[in-house]
Amino acid sequence: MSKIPKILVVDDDPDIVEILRYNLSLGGYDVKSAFNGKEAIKKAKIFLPEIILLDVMMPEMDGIEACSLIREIPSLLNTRIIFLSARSEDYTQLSAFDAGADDYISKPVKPKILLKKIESIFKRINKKNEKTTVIDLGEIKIDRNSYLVYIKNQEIALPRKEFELFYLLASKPGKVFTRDEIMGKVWGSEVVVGDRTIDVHIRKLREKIGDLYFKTVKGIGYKFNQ
Amino acid sequence: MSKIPKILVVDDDPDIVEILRYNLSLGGYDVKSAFNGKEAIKKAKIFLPEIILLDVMMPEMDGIEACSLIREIPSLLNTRIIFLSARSEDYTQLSAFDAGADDYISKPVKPKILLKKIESIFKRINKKNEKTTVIDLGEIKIDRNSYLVYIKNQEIALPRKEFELFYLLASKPGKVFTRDEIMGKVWGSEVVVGDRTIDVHIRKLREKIGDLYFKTVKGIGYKFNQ
DNA sequence: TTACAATATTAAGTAATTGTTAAATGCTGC
DNA sequence: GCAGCATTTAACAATTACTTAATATTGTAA
Repeated sequence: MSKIPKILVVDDDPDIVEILRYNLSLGGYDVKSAFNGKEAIKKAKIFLPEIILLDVMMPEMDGIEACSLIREIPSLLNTRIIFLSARSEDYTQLSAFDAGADDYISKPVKPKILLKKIESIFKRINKKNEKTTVIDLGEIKIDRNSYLVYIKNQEIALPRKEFELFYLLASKPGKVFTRDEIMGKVWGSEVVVGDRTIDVHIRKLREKIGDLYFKTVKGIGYKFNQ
Repeated sequence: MSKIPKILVVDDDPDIVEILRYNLSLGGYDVKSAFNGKEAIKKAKIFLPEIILLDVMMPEMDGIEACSLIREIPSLLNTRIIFLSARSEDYTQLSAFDAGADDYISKPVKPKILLKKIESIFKRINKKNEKTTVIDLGEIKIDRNSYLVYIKNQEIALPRKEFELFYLLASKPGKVFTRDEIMGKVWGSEVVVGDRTIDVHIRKLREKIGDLYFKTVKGIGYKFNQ
């Protein structure tokens, strides 16, 4: 869920590839590159990137054609394709969208704008997995919209980590969440924090929400009980 | 709500601009004109027209691109864009709608048809807008038409960005808007500004509107509370 | 029951985010 | 081109969140 996002950069101009690769790497992405449409398709199948940056004008197989072909590959169904074009004034855009492009950036590409666009696309991708914004357990309500928790109609504001932890546990009352699960879902797999961190957050929740709601299952993890 | 409806006409051909201007003026509209995309954007920002008639084929910046850029401008969120094209048979329509066009008229434009179309669009606008242009929260009213805010019947004028930010937050009281959301909706996805910009605007709002209305949710964003 | 590993509890340290200014920059209308 | 306002930046302060470390306590298997 929170592995390093992968991006495939495709352009016949090595300089542009290098610039893009450099900036995206700085942004923390896993970047690979290709120099023409054919190579792009080959690499994309193996690399399975979340995003492909595709130059429109390329020798041999141009971006439009490559895009159409990529769109046919089932394993790349969720891959977003962003076109790069030197000329924003031409009509490439229309055939680009016809071919299945998701977005469009005109050259020269400004690093900041590029990173912002990429970032917002990843946010959109990740957001799709979250749909429930309110957990309603009668006496207790947890509202992601307002980041507020209500206990017997009393409003309580929680800091981020506490909120996420509470939200996770309360999403399945009675289920025991292992420490690993909690770590992965609340902190993410890249973050490394000490063992006692979870305990401390549980303690805060017990303080603020109520002691008896949170049950320790020694050797395993924690669960939330109504 | 019964001011004179404003229309911006954009075409590189002065004759066409003149014909359109003449007919629309007869129809009782407040008409201004521009001769290319850049000029159009500049004038649109100031004039704040309800409708923009935009030629697809223009030198320098074409209609499609201009349309995309206009769509990023928050103050023109409710502006309808109608494309004019000499060739109804080509694929321009597709990219036009992708770029955010609302309607499409093919040249040569017949005055009667044009006026009818415009009229029907204004009817649609008036139905929708009467609800969305003014946020009324009792003590606080926010009027997008005049860019004015009323706090306990006291009138306060806000600069654009502050207004847009306030309008956004107040559109859903209690909802936390993330910094990203705010960035995207108030500044647009192509603009890159520093981290502290939002804070500074929030500060101004707290100063002018009242401290307690704006709540920080650390690590997430801001929300407006009545 | 005891031993010991897992968890609880603090307080204090560290990191991250936001607040506040003032100054710089950008824009617009004259 | 300049005056005046709007917007952004930058530097630093303040605040809050988060983590750790040290120590105490608890549950459980032998």
